Amino acid sequence: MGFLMARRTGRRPGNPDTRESILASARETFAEKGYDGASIRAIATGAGVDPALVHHYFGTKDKLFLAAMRAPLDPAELIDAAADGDRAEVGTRFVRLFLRIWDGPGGAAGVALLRSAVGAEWTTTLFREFVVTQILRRAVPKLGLGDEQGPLRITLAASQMVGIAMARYVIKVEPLASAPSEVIVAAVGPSVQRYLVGDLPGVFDQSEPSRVR
Amino acid sequence: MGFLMARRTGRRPGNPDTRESILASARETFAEKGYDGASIRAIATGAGVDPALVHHYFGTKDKLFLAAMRAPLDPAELIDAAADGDRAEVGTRFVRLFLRIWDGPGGAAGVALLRSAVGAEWTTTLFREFVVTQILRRAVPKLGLGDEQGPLRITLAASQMVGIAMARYVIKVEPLASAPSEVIVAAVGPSVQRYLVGDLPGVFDQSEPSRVR
DNA sequence: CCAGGAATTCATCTACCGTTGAGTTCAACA
DNA sequence: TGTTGAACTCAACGGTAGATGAATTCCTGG
Repeated sequence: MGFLMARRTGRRPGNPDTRESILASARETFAEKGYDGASIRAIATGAGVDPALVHHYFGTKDKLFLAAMRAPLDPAELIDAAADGDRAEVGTRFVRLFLRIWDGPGGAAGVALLRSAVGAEWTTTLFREFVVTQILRRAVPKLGLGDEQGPLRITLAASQMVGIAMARYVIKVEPLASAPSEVIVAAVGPSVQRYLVGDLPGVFDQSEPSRVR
Repeated sequence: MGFLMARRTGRRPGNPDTRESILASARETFAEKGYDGASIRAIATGAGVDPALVHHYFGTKDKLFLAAMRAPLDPAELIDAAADGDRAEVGTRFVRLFLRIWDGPGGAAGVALLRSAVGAEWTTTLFREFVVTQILRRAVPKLGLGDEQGPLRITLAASQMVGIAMARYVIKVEPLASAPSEVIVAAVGPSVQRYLVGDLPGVFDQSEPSRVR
């Protein structure tokens, strides 16, 4: 029991890729099968390792799911990128960036999160917390919206994006699933624009912060 | 072996409510836990019967799920009711009827379907078929849309409604979850209106069927 | 060279799942 | 009243899930 406890001995991790390949297999399998349908055994097989190794690295299936969802879901840059620039095109810009991410390799993680978020109850509350803390609290001040109108505006826009994600990437209903992304940008952009900074007559009595149109 | 085979003998069903209480418990449990998370044992307990009785009535879990989803999901009347009337307000009218159904007791079945639709794969394809056959093929002629624009317009509107259902009834994110329905109608109605019969510049080069605006 | 500890695997435990089939109760007919 | 057949229960089977802990390999620091 040397008291130089700060120094660790023993084998340094020879294959740090193994942990990452487990995470990759987990993301893929969660996206395909959902949380319940994705078994640890299948994830381990997909990564070419023993199921017990998954537990060795991540403990429980819940923690594995959280670890798999952590990295690829940082909407901060998306919000920042969409918020910077002309306020009159923030909706279109946001939809374009959103589709670029989901059409890319990161989309699998999004599908996994969406699939699993509605499966069990604890993942649903997790997803709700994620939306509130990571999106609402970040986007409201970033877009200069008041605390009165802001949350409803953001959630309205978010509901439209969730709907697009569901229809295009999860349910895969045609012609939405294989439409060019710019078609969707042109169609949905104005709606998001109106939700975020446009007039919502009948929702708010005309107040100050938006005479964009 | 009398050849008057049309006549049945024996005990007439004494408790036809049992079957319905199983269906009710199934809808509730499916809505809470999703398809995988809802066990037949839990459904039976919720209905106060033996698990084997569920199989006696419905055969397999799949058939029970289909039976539980069948009745409350007939969008025909919703589509008909929304399509009849002034074309300039079809979007608002549709959103209003949609929310009326989901805010009512039938909403639990909708949540169950949505939760389960993304869980397993066969339920996803089932949901896709449901959307295509029950909504697309019905709504496109009913709204007088062409085969070129119609499907995309309908799926765009459907994506917005799915997003609202997810945000308001599944994820339950505030302030959308507890907002008065008329607020959502006022906010979302114009978007659906534009998707269905409005101009979509950049999506279709202006053709004939919509100078509603 | 040697000892320690991380990386990895094997066999196994416990629990719950959907499903089955035999058995029991009991109202309605002949 | 005796028979029928539906409503309903009990006990169990086979399968698979997540999780555990001991055993094995093998790099690495001393």
